[in-house]
Amino acid sequence: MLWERAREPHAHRWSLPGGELRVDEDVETSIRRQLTEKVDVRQLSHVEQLAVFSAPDRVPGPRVVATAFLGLVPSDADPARPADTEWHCVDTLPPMAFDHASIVHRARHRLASKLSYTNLGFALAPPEFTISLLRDHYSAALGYRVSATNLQRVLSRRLLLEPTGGTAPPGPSGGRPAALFRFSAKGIKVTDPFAVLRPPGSGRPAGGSANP
Amino acid sequence: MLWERAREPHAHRWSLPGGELRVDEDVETSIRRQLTEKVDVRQLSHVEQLAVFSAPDRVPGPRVVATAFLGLVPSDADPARPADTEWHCVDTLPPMAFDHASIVHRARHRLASKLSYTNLGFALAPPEFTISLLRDHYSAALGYRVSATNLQRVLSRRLLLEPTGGTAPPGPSGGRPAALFRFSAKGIKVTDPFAVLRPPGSGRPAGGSANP
DNA sequence: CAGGTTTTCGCCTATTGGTCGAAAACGTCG
DNA sequence: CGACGTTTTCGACCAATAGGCGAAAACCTG
Repeated sequence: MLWERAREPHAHRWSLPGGELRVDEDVETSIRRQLTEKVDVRQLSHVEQLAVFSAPDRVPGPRVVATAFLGLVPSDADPARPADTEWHCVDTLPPMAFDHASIVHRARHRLASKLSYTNLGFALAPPEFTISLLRDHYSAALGYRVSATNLQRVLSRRLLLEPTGGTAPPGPSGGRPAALFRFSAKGIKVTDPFAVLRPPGSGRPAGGSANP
Repeated sequence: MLWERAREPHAHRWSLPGGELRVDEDVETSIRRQLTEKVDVRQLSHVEQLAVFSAPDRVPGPRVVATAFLGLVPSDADPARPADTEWHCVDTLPPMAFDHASIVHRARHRLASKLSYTNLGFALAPPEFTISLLRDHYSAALGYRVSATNLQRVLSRRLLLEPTGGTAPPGPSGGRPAALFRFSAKGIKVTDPFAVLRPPGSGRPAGGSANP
């Protein structure tokens, strides 16, 4: 979600929503306040620090240090946004102010990296969703097609994806109605990558017996 | 590596090396300068932003925002450190100043998370090393025993670990001399987690034919 | 009800990671 | 100098995961 600047510098270019940190708030409180006040985004399903951008010449005039965040909202959320804000596709960004384009690309990279190793995918979907919707989200974020078959298997093994029982109405051109799912509460919340080199004993019970 | 504070507040407690950001440098330049000037650490094998710590009461007096970094040095590096600095084990920290203990724990968590999914392990070892040394590093960072057999297989498949041909002298109690390895240049530098949901075509050529 | 569309499920294969045991290559001690 | 303990290395086996079809299921339109 971008915000069209009215004033110089970089008037009419698009920027990320943000603002100054107050002395009595930490950075996360601040970014939530900025989003609420300026672009009316309230139901953030995920918020994490992205990086600090601090090049001395990143903005004209006195140096400004920015702490960038990656924030996700469910895809069905449609906040009542002010006139000068708009949703944009990450692949087709308009002319951006300052170093904001590189911030966006960094955020996209981070999202893609984490998507398949964490259950960050949760944050992109509404409470109930179809596998196809989820596949579309993953495809968009990762930049390549993802097979629905695989996605369902991987997720149901890892995070305990559970069916709600209901079905979504089929599209205008027909097709089998898709089953609705929700993320199981039993699926542990994981925002850091799993370990592949597991602790001993966490593997299979083993077997292995060469014939003598 | 910790630094014993001489002055109040929190005199005689241990703190992370650091200092103030100058107006003409970015945060990474700054942290490298601080480490060089204050504790003489120069050969950082890996540096990455960890997080911003910004709670209004994290230090007494006016609020100070800190950008914390995770920095790694090879295990054979032994910088000529000043008298008031010392290496400490992450599991047995002395009384720490401010919120520095939580910063250390966050860093350790980050390191452990990334270790098995990236080739960050590179940064912990000297240019030539044995599998046992690597296993010890992994065990220390992860907090549980890691099998040398597994580690070698996983790494040689993923990152192309290559033998140098030489061997290290055995320990005081004998034992087979360990082969020396280096990290192959062909192993891509990876600091972000790999994708598990791979793009189509990157899997097996497929096969699969049910008999009719 | 035939044809098109989308979803879902089952089967197969390749690769990965864990465990174990044996062999190799040292040192030391009697 | 050979038996023994030690450490490393290698090979075999098993379990689980991930990818790739293809067929069946369930819906729409005409």
